[in-house]
Amino acid sequence: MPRRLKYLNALHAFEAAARLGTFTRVAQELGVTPAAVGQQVRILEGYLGCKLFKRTNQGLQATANASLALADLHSGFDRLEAGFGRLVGQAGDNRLSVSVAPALAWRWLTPRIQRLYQRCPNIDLRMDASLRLVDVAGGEFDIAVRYGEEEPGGLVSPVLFEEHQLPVCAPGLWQDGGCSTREDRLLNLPLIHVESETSDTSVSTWRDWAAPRLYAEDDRFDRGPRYPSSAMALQAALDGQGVTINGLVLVIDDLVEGRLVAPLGPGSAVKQRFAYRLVYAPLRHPTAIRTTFLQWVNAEAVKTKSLMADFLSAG
Amino acid sequence: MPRRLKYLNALHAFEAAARLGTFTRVAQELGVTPAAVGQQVRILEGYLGCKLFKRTNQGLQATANASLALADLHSGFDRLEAGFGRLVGQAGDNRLSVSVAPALAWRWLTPRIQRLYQRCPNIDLRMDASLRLVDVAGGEFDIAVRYGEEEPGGLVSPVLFEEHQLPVCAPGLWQDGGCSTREDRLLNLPLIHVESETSDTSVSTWRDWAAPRLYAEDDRFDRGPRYPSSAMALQAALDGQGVTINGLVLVIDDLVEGRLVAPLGPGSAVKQRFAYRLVYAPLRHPTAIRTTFLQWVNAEAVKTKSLMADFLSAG
DNA sequence: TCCGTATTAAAAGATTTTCTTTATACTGGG
DNA sequence: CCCAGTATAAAGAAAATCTTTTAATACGGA
Repeated sequence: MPRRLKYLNALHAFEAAARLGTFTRVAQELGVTPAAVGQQVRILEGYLGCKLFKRTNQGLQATANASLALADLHSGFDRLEAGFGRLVGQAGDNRLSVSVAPALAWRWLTPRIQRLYQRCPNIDLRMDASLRLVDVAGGEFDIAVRYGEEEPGGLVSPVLFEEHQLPVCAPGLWQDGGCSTREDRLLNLPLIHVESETSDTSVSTWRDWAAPRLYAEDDRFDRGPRYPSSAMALQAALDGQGVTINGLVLVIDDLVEGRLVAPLGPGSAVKQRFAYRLVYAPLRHPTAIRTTFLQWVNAEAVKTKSLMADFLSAG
Repeated sequence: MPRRLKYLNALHAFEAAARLGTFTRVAQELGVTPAAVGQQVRILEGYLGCKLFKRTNQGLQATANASLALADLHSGFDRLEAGFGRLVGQAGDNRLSVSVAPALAWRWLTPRIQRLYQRCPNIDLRMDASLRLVDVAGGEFDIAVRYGEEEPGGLVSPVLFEEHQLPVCAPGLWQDGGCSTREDRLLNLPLIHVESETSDTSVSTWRDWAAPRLYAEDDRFDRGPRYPSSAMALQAALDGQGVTINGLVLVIDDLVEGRLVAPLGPGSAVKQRFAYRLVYAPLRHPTAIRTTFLQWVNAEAVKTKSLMADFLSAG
């Protein structure tokens, strides 16, 4: 019995639309525009000669006829996904080289990487966490996560996170200081500075942070310990040695879980011109492992962005 | 859990290739060229980074990795086919108008139409079995089955059957006639003639048939009953009234099942310039019911063509 | 009530994918 | 040994798909 299955993509769009309720959500899931989804569904409707959805401006309602087919379609695509996953999971070449800014690797990627291994157990990840600017365009690395501006030269570099810098310290350090202002109390704590040997303009100094503020000229900004990297400064802050200016991405988990506090609140976060970007070459035929990694890292980023947005808006 | 399923068509090609064993057979099933199938599979292999088949020049053997995914893929596509069939089966507008040459409708289509209804129970088939040349291009009918030449004017008209004309009669009429030649015995039987009022050049006369033969001038070719259509002539032959020249398509089932015999054997079949053709407009977006009908009629034709080829080659 | 936001619809054009065409190479069987 | 059947490759052609833009409609809140 020959099988002749046309309109596979239209069928997929239809199935997703029935599941998600609006073309817009389907479009997000499929990574296309809502118009494209609508077209696919309408093609299918034209082929069948009948409507599949009752359209409201609030969403979609599958017609009775359509509903009868949905169970099969749902489970069919589920099976397909399982089979596809199995195929991907046992693929031969699962090597992927990724270069990540050290601080992000340590504070953000490492705590999450386990979920990637769960999702893709046989991934052969070659991670490089150094400041070295690896050559992605030349193929030295498949993917880089860099803190900077848009990448030139045939690479794409979508923003993974916007970054904000703000003062943070261990909760034990920030006791109720009576009637003095919060700014004054801050300046009386040890301020942890980052002084990298290479003049790294992407790291904020205390004075950078204070520049737009009235008390920027206070001498006390120069006091406190020096560390050669923001990662070490952050570790020092976690150990209660003082207050550090650090990236919100790097500290958001600590803030949420109470290992750090932001003495001056969310209002003290200064949005940076630079951002964390994924950098990679746009291939016509990306490999499965690359796609899996990019999807995973984006999915994780969505969660973190949500946490950061909550922090910035509420406190 | 968002589902993101790419390469659906490549996956389908892979599944079919594992099922059928060669790209060539997949290509037949999918209605494309073998090269296209190979490309799809290679795209998938490139994405996964590993081979899916061990290629031999005798066919394909799925690799161990690939085999693990096949069960899910098979059942997944089966489900999809079921769901799709359910969708088609309950589609709203299942009207299809088909115009068929009367003789073919009576002798070939009618005995088979039941299988179409089994396959597509709610088809709303409007069949017209008349000699009238309906207007397919203008949309009066969706599909026509005509005996003739290629259709001009924006329509496609693929050949459904080549046609051969040959003398046939009831088996009881053709007794062993001793030592006289078969041609002589034939001419001593009643010859059934077709004389349509409209001068229909597509119907062979006895003299047309005999033209390339030595005995074409025999006076006995004019003897025998006259009928206004080949369908009636055929009915008369079935009733044992005499020998008729008729189309092989129209009598092949009777020959196979012994209701008719071909006195002069398969060598007496004369290939006709005209052929039975499906005539329809090539639409970008054909409807499900139209596609179903065309697939069904082609599938039935394949069987009949096989019978006719057997008859013509062997006897 | 009116406006802002969410939805679907439709058409045109661009892009990307897919398919065909054509030619080549390999392998087993007659 | 050659033939029939298979896969491969690269190019261009064809077709499907997606985006963009514009419009229309309905809902909820101010």
